[in-house]
Amino acid sequence: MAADGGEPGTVRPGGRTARVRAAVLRAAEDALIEKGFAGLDLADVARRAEAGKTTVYRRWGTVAGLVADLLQDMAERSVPRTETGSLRGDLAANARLVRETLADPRQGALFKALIAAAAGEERTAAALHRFYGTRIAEWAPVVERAVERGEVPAGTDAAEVIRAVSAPLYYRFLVGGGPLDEELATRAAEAAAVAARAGVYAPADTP
Amino acid sequence: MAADGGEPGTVRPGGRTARVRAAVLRAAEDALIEKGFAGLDLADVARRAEAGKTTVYRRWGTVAGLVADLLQDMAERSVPRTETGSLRGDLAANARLVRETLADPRQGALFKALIAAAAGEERTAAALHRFYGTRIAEWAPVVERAVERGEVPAGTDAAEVIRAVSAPLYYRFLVGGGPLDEELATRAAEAAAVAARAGVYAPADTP
DNA sequence: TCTTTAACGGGACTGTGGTTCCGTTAGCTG
DNA sequence: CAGCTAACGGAACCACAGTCCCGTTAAAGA
Repeated sequence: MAADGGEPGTVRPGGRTARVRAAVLRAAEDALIEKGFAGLDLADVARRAEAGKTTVYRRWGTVAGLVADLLQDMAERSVPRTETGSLRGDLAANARLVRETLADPRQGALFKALIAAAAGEERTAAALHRFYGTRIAEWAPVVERAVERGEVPAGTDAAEVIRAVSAPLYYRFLVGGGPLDEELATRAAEAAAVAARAGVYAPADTP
Repeated sequence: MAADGGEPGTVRPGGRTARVRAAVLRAAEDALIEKGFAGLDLADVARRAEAGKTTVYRRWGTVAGLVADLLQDMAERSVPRTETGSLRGDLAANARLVRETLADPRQGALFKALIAAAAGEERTAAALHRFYGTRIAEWAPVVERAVERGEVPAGTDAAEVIRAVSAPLYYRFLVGGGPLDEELATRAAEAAAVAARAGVYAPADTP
């Protein structure tokens, strides 16, 4: 009788509940990849996950809720980061990683669907921002190292430099169109490195 | 009996047909702004446009088709471009324009919806790419002038420089989250200018 | 101005995504 | 390991987006 406080799945999160959650998130991923965000219906997700339609609606309610949960799950899976000796090399490695992710048919389709979902729902957008926050934070240290080495000015906004590498790739991916080729990736890394060295991402730029 | 070849609206495009098209596109814009791409239904658009539901379904068929038509219509409305004396100034002006567009509640919501729509439909994506192709082409001359003035190396990819200005703004708008403030805009313009001057957007970079 | 027929639009119809009801299964606690 | 009940899941139900039918309106061309 004590108020359990909230959502289903919070009181008995183990065993079956966890299994169903994993199956549904996996199914949602597949469905998003195949049909895209617009073509997603929760009944189809339930079928793929071999779960009851009711269960999916009760636990996640809407497509937005399901996608938000999927994003949180994805954020927890960390991707290893390489480290070369120079800022340029590190940024190039990051650009290559991002390019490969977006160019991959499955991953690319998934990210497109996730971003489309976030464009329409504030809650999903927040989850997406958190996801990218963690991803960016994982790479920020390469810029901080560069600051320590004296390659770029002190006070440089590390996260912003990493974002500057991704930006042209996402721009072409979502907005401009055209192939996500390696040239674009190396160019993005170089542009970010050059700008960072010039102090564009440091606060007081005036000499 | 002669085969008219195609879509409704092509044989008698004047008068009523044109009026209905304009009203429907306007209504679609409003609906996209208010409800977003996911929440769009053609019956609602028809109601807003005071047109028959049948008409909308017959002429545009799907949400994707309607959005594609809207994008073509938008591409035809040209936006004036200012011109300062320096590349940095011109890019800053462009960045300011893009920032204001995306930060504006109505325009921003519209673009978000359009991009979300394009993420899920190849045909809509093609229309979106055409739209941005014209927008970018309108600004490319400022880079070409800079080449003539010797500010940036010959062979610099003008369109790519313009895209480099927009990229960080769109990245934050769609992916990363956070305020679309003026600092971001000026930073984007400066980074692009610095990189362009360094020859990042010119083919053979080796000295 | 008159004729032809393209295009519009009201209203009935249908398929399916989403909701509700209620019986069944299996986590958690003692 | 037994009882309590959270959480699952099948099936009937419902609302509404999208389709179809057919009469009405008004472009285009003579």
